[in-house]
Amino acid sequence: MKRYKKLPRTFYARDTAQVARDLLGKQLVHIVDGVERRVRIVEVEAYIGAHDLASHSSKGITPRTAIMYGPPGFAYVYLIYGMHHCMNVVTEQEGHGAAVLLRAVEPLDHIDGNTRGPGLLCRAMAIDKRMNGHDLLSDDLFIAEPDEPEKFSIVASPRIGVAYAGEWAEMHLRFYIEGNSFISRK
DNA sequence: TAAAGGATAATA
DNA sequence: ATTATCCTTTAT
Repeated sequence: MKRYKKLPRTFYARDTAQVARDLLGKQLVHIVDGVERRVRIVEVEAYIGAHDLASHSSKGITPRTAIMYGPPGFAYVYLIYGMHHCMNVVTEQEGHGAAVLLRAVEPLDHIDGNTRGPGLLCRAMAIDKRMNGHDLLSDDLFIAEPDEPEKFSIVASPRIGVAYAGEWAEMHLRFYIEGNSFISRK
């Protein structure tokens, strides 16, 4: 198996928007049955915390959102619209209720199908709600530094699918790699 | 552009 | 127990 430079817990325990930006270009790895699925993160969204109306955590702590209120560096996976999974990464200190949603990735290894969209990337990565609460410092699902540092520009825009969130829908908390052809929308 | 689909959380 | 809602995708 390849040697990875996993991101430390301290990486996630920072300002959510900052973590979101820093996640771009990183590699998400999911190893299942010896198959090493690997992708490059190209598009993310930040969900700042309980005061962010677009975030699930704005409803307070529920059985579902409890993961978001837990310690950073864990996966928050949920089912949306009854048929698709979305994966988030918990950020900030325990109790804050913030996370970064992975919206699109670029296939690197052992990936079939489309990865441009939260539901599609989870399908391609074989991630479902059984991965909810999974530690991203584990050996089968984690995020690592790329082999070589890359240079790219980051674009910020409003988040997708959160029109119900009032003024929070307008905030530029979606980030993606400029010019990358694997982002979910323009 | 609208339907699908299932879990979740609020209401009762 | 019932209902409204949802960080989307796919097919018409």
